[in-house]
Amino acid sequence: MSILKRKKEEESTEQKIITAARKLFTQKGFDAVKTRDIAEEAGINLALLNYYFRSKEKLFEIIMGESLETFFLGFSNIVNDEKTTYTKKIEQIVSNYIDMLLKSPDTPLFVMNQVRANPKRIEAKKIFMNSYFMKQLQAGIKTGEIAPMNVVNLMLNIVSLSIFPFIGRPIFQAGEGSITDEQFIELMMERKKMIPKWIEATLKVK
Amino acid sequence: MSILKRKKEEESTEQKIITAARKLFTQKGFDAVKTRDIAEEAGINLALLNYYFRSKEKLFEIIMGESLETFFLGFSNIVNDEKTTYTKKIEQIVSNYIDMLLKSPDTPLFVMNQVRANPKRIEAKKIFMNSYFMKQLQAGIKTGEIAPMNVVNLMLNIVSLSIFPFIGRPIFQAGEGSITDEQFIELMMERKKMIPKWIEATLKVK
DNA sequence: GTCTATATACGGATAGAC
DNA sequence: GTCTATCCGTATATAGAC
Repeated sequence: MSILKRKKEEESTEQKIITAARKLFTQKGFDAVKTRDIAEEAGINLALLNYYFRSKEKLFEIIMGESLETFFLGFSNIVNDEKTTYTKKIEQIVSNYIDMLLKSPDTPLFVMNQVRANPKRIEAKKIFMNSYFMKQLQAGIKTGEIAPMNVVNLMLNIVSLSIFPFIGRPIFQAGEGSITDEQFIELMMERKKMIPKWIEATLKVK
Repeated sequence: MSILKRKKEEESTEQKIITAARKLFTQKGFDAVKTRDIAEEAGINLALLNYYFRSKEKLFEIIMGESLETFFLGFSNIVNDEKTTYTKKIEQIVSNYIDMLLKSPDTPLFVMNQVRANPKRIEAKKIFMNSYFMKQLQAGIKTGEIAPMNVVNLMLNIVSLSIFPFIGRPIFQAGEGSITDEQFIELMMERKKMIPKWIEATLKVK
């Protein structure tokens, strides 16, 4: 049996624990998850969890770090690219978030909860306010191409339209006669196309 | 001393516990809150909590019920009023949510977490799909006054723009050079005026 | 109704055999 | 590296005095 084959079939114990922890922590948050649950989900023994990662907290920090990265890294790269127009950047931000969230739908609620519980240095606003994107928008307002508006509100609009549906998803999908997972994905694909157009329209509103 | 005066000065013990529980549960969620914290916050003894509300869970259910009501009740009333135009309804939904959230900013995150952890019969989608508002929108699409679009996406846009800023607030306000509470409120007041206009603009997008 | 003291269970972490 | 058994602090809940 080749080494590659083994790697695919037999995830390392360490990796199995990480995978289980990611699933449970992002779904339920730190306090609601028991280390015993993680061990069971990973198919290993509780003692092994402490053998690999000294404590529940250490393990949590690893998962949190991953999530913050997925949540902010792509954004930061897009928004500082000096070669793209602001219109293109809007498309990229929306597309980036929707693609990411279709893969990791629990990330935003997880991150929001954690940031509120433990307000660390996130500096999302700083990243945005100092970005090249920001300069392009202000230039657009100066030339009159964009109606005068608070750029923070513009940014809020872009992320709200992209992210909120994933946060509210449990509500739309609760109860009978709700949309299926396939319908939800379809809806999000339509949003990926439409949000940039909707945002464009708001740029003309006085 | 009049009865009214007494009521104002001396909140009943039961009420003190509810108030403390509301504050802590909405801020941190069920698992992160200890009954001892609630007792301390309420300025009473731990045993009293169990004397009035048999258990932590019973107490939580009361708070959760309150929150669900504030979150959905106003919405349901607005959306089924047969005397207002759809334009007016959009204004009212936005205004209603922003006013409510300025008073209870922790509600959405609390409700979203809870619904995901324990998907009960919320039927938000049903309320919307069967509403008079819905009929008005479809009529508008038929006459061409509104560009053809998925009405679920329209609804998502209205609530996303109104609610998300409150969910993401910890992120914008984390770190240095962030906006103050006053600036945040000002921003939301501007959104209250502008969101209906922005939504109007999206209704013309093909 | 309100308190102090306590029963009981649970969850995180470790000891020690294999 | 992986397991079983167990320790120990903490959290919910109750008993019983006042």
